[in-house]
Amino acid sequence: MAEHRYNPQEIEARWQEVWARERTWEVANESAGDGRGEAREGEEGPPAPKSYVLEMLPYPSGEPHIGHLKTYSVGDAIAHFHRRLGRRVLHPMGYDSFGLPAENHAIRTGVHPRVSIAESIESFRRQFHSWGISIDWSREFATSEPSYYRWTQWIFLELFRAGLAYRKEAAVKWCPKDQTVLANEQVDAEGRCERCGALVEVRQLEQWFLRITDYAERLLSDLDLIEWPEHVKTMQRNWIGRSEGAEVYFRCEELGIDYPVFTTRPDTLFGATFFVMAPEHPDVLRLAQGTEHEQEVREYVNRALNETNEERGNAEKPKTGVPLGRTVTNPVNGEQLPMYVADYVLMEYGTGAIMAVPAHDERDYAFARAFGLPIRRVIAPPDDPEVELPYTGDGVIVGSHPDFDGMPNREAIGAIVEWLDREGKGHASVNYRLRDWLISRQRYWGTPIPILYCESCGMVPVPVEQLPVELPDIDDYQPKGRSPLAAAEDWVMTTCPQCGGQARRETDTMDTFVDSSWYYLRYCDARNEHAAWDPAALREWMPVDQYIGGVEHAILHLMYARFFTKALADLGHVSFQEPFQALFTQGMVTKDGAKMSKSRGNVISPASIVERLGADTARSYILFVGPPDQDADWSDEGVEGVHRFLSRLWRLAADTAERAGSPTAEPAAAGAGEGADLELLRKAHWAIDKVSADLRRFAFNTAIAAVMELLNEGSRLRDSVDVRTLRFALATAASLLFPFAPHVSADAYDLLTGERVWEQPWPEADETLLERDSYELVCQVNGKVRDRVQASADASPQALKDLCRAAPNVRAHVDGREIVREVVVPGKLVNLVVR
RNA sequence: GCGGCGGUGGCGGAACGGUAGACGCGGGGCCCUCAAAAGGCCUUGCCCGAGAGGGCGUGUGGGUUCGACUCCCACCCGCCGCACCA
Repeated sequence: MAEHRYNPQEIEARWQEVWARERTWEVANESAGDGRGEAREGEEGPPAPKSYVLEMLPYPSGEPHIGHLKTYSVGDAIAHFHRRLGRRVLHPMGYDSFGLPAENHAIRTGVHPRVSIAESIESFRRQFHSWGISIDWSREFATSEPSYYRWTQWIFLELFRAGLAYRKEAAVKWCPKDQTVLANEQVDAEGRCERCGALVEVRQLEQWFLRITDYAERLLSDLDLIEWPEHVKTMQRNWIGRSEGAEVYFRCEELGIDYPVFTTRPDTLFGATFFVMAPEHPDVLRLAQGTEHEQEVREYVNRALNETNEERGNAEKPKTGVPLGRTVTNPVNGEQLPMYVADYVLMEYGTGAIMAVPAHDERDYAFARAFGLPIRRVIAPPDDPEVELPYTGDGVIVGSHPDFDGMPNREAIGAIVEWLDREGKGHASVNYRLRDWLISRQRYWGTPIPILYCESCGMVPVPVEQLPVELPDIDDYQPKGRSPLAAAEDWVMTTCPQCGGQARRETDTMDTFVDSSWYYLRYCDARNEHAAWDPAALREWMPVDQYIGGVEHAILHLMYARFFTKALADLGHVSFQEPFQALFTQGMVTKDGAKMSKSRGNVISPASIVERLGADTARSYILFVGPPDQDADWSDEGVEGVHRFLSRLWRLAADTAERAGSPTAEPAAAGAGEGADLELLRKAHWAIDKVSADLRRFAFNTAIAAVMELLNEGSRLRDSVDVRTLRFALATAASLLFPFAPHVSADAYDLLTGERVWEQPWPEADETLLERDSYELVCQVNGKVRDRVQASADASPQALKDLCRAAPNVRAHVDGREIVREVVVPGKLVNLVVR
């Protein structure tokens, strides 16, 4: 027998060439009329169902890392599985190519981002090919191409027209290092820039926002419609931060102004003893004006505004504040409450002003103690009226008003809100933590915002027929606190489409999250030059059936994309409410328990693994190492183990093909009805059943383990079975392994059967072979396993009891004692309960 | 503090309420070889025992059950998200 050696490099190059030449993974739109439905069985039946399998698009920076390998290994396994289940699968690829990293790289090296991005994209593309990922390359695009961002701009204008994109001055998060404004979501818990780690400052600037808050309620409630991991839904719910309560008006009589506050505890209104405003509140200085506290307030506000979020956000820090020298009226009892400014009140939540109830709020309590303010108990548990303050739990209303005293506080909330409403002093209200999305960036490498400022007409949207507003080439990307585009005078100066007069272009660009909020729509109709998409193409493919990506996008990208979809649905451009029907979030790949990073020197490059052991090994290992939704630690020994497995599979397949003579897809040897042949046949059908079930639940690790078991069994029985049975078992193993290790599987399958495995339907397990006619019956005494005996599958419960009682080691343990109960689980065990 | 997810051999991890530890790594022994690499075979939770077998074992303590890694209650530890959110 010839010496067969597994040569992944040769095998992988050969099959990749076939797939590229034949454009195997391309799917045409049915709306385009080419009708490559590829419905397999039953030509007259309904067309094959579609499946849109999508991995989050990569940011092309340098080379793909091991996390990319994991994402696309998962996605490709699903795509292949769906195809072989007979679905038409859309599995595209693109690049999220605008953004800060490319621009910062340009600043460092002087290489234009367009050039460095093109290099990175080429590297990504080459590696994705070398991994053998089944991509429809005909739909590829990069978000920095004018043919793409033209439509990003179009969507912006649609949002602008609908009032969902607007400009306002706001206290915004400013990164002093990157010299740009950031979205709230891009500032981490310590108040640092997500990208560069610099401490973020607050500045008052005119900025562009998208009105995502209009969608807070729908973004929250529609989470119930989608099959996403619970923890991702939870994160989104937390981020939206819905709370129910009331808005209540506190009037400052001296100035004649009503100040609304939001409270979740209207039941504690009678316990309010002071009133606090955020330092950013626009009225703070005005209120203090002319009072003895004016100077002190001014200083306090300045200090507070210059504090970092890190310093200010610390709940442990002692409460500080300054009196404003004014009072407001408590609407429920007419009391005058002293006003304060204090930094524990946040402008961005609620109304920027609060009623303070020190008896029942920990922060208000701390403030009241620090400033010697009265503390009035208005809620008490019935059994413990002297409960220690602050008390934030439930109880009954006390010392408030005869109408409410004695009422359980939960009930009182409704009654008090009703009363406020009647009196015109407040109303029920829902508040969200979610803020509008700040999308303007004072940077070069992004989608230009298609807006003009005309001296006479004011703010004017660029007419759609003039899109794209192309990003001009410039030499100096250095941020200077304004967009580098502002220096490109030729570009900035233009004419107003309304009056023909002079106009200046908006020089800010869009956050890259805007680009990635709709790319999944563009894939459906990627070459359309007349529209962002043909609605028929979206009807054909959307929503994405399976979305795959890192959990780090649980809030930002996934929330923005959902918002875009809903806004576009309201504008009549799409006909669905949610873009991603099912979501899978894969875990991180670590090395020695730590995140891979250049500084740690523990980076495993996918390219080096692919070069040394092959793409099939790299892909299979990353899926075999553990459940894909959990973090996995890379092990050099582990990857060798998977390589050994693929190698053994291929070698045995090659030997067997040679031994069996002409390749054929004939199911199995005619004489496979008994003995070792039957055993191996059964194992093959067991594996079909197991891998199919495991693929449906993303349990790739156990699916691969099942194929290993099948190979082990084939290997063990290789000389005891008919070669045709062995051929069938190995072809089955290759077929089942194809979604994970496509090249070696295609090759082995071809050697054994002469057929193309990807053109074969997914195998179906023969139910009759999943059942055995005899099995090992577990015999327990008092729940402990004492013996095992062979039992026939059709044995009656009584027969099983008899078998168990007769088992030698069972008899030793029963030993004359009384059997009080016999539990029979047919197919599994018998448990004798003895006394 | 609130919410989510976890805790199983030396390691990664398997286990519809029914044989705990599949599969792989690592370890030990052997075969092939002049030797090595590669490959193959056997073995491998811990303790007692020559063996048959027995005892103990899924973070801790209780509970439900003929039977619990799995379900319930209380707690401990770890990771992730949010957090002065009114």
